[in-house]
Amino acid sequence: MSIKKIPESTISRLFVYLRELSELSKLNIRTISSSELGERVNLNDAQVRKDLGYFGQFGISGSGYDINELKAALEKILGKDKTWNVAVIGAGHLGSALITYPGFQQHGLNVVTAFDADVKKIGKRFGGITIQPAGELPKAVKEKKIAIGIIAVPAKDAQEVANSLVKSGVECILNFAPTVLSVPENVKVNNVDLSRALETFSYFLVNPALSGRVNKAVSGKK
Amino acid sequence: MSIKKIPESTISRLFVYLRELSELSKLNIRTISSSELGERVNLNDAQVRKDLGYFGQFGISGSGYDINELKAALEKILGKDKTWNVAVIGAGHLGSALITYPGFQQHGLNVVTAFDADVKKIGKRFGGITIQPAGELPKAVKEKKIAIGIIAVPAKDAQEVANSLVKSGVECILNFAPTVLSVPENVKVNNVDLSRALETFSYFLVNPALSGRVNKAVSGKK
DNA sequence: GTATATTTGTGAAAAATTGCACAAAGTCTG
DNA sequence: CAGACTTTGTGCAATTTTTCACAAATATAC
Ligand SMILES: NC(=O)c1ccc[n+]([C@@H]2O[C@H](COP(=O)([O-])OP(=O)(O)OC[C@H]3O[C@@H](n4cnc5c(N)ncnc54)[C@H](O)[C@@H]3O)[C@@H](O)[C@H]2O)c1
Ligand SMILES: NC(=O)c1ccc[n+]([C@@H]2O[C@H](COP(=O)([O-])OP(=O)(O)OC[C@H]3O[C@@H](n4cnc5c(N)ncnc54)[C@H](O)[C@@H]3O)[C@@H](O)[C@H]2O)c1
Repeated sequence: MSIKKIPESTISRLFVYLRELSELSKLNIRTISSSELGERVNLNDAQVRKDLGYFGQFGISGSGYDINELKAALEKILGKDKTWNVAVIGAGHLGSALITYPGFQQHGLNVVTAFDADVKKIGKRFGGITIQPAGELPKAVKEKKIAIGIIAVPAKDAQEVANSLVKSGVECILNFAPTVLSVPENVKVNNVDLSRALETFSYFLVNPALSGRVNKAVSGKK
Repeated sequence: MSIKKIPESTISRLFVYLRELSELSKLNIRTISSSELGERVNLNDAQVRKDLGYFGQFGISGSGYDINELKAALEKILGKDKTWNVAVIGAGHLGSALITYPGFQQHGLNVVTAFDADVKKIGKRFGGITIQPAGELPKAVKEKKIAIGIIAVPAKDAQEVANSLVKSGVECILNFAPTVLSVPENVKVNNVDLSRALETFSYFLVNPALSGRVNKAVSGKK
């Protein structure tokens, strides 16, 4: 392992490899080559090897990677041997889906509290989690050792929530609100911009670079 | 406008600029410079100018960009003057949040149908949309001119749903299932990988490159 | 055991993206 | 209206990311 800078996109792909390796492991397959793995996740074989190469040597020339070994190595690298506590702020449509999603727990991410500003929501329960008043956040972050905050409030309230999280000491924020948050540089923000992910299609539909007949725009709007 | 290839990241940023311009327009601000706009969205000023430069010249030396003019130009470029019909497949926790989200409509993306394989879900209504049986999808895509499909089913069922969408002629798929989909190359898939977005934090928490006190891992798991 | 096949790990090349820096264009001040 | 600022648009440089390509290592066939 060197001091070279590791691209964030590499980290992101390691999770994809890991997921694939878990599937393969369940199927009792023992080894896989970088090209087979790459094919399964739509990536170049060299990309797979280079990504792994940032962290060491895991393969065997001529036969590839031992799936269980590589899986274990990636779990270690990615911190899967630890668990982290997560808070959801905003228990609306999206927030409540996130609170009850069992998949996060399987990955060592435990949603342990949720907050809302609306008195009608406070006290409600979603899958074992009771919604608390937003004002309780700073105290809860400390008491429950929250490492990650998920912002699922309307855009206009998102910065305020981010400030509160930062002030309480949370350094990882997953933001679902369609707005750009300002945070100190020690804080890591991941934006999940659903509208943008969907809107992007409208550009591709209007500029059909390649491809054939697509359903046409329904109207000229406005 | 040249024949130069436009980075997909540019398209993505244009939506961010547009969102910011809409806010500014509401505040009755008239003009903005690339550096001010860049600052608001955490980007370099040259980046802003270069992104816009792919599509033409919109600014005035010495004073910047007319907000309403640039907004209108971006809306045109991004296809915001059109509307598109969207189908949601999988009306579970996430799917139902997406079906009822009013923000998509504001961007010209109308969720007009939703499907589920579970008989208990069929016939249920979410904000004006009645859940239909999954088998109806091909017919509905044609009849309702669906241009975009949103996959919100469990990972194991996602490929099958993708196949069905593709076969019915849908060329844009937003995929929420944590799996890599195989589709023909004329089909555009955007993956929203929430688990990955959240899991990424665990790597950063384990490898605190910079920064100070973070809440520690809660346990050593497993 | 030798020859042939695979497949890794990694420099080096290629491609893509971002940032610099500056001429040209436009604004503002007095 | 002259001179001082401001800000755009863009070639070019720097950086980052991806891909190629090949020596070295291991496996397989006979
Ligand atoms: N639901 C979707 O499918 C969807 C899609 C794209 C983007 N989003 C974005 O995700 C965010 C949440 O969406 P949603 O549909 O769940 O909205 P929602 O209106 O259903 O829920 C938002 C919740 O946040 C709470 N809230 C408001 N201010 C708060 C504060 N300061 N502290 C704590 N709680 C507060 C509200 O009381 C409400 O319960 C929004 O920013 C939205 O734009 C949602
Ligand atoms: N809910 C979350 O917060 C969350 C977070 C991360 C990822 N995801 C992913 O998003 C997807 C949906 O999650 P969810 O929580 O809404 O799941 P869910 O179980 O609540 O809903 C899934 C729905 O899909 C339906 N379905 C199954 N097979 C189908 C088919 N072939 N055709 C049509 N419908 C079908 C099921 O009947 C169910 O109603 C999953 O892949 C999940 O891993 C969800």
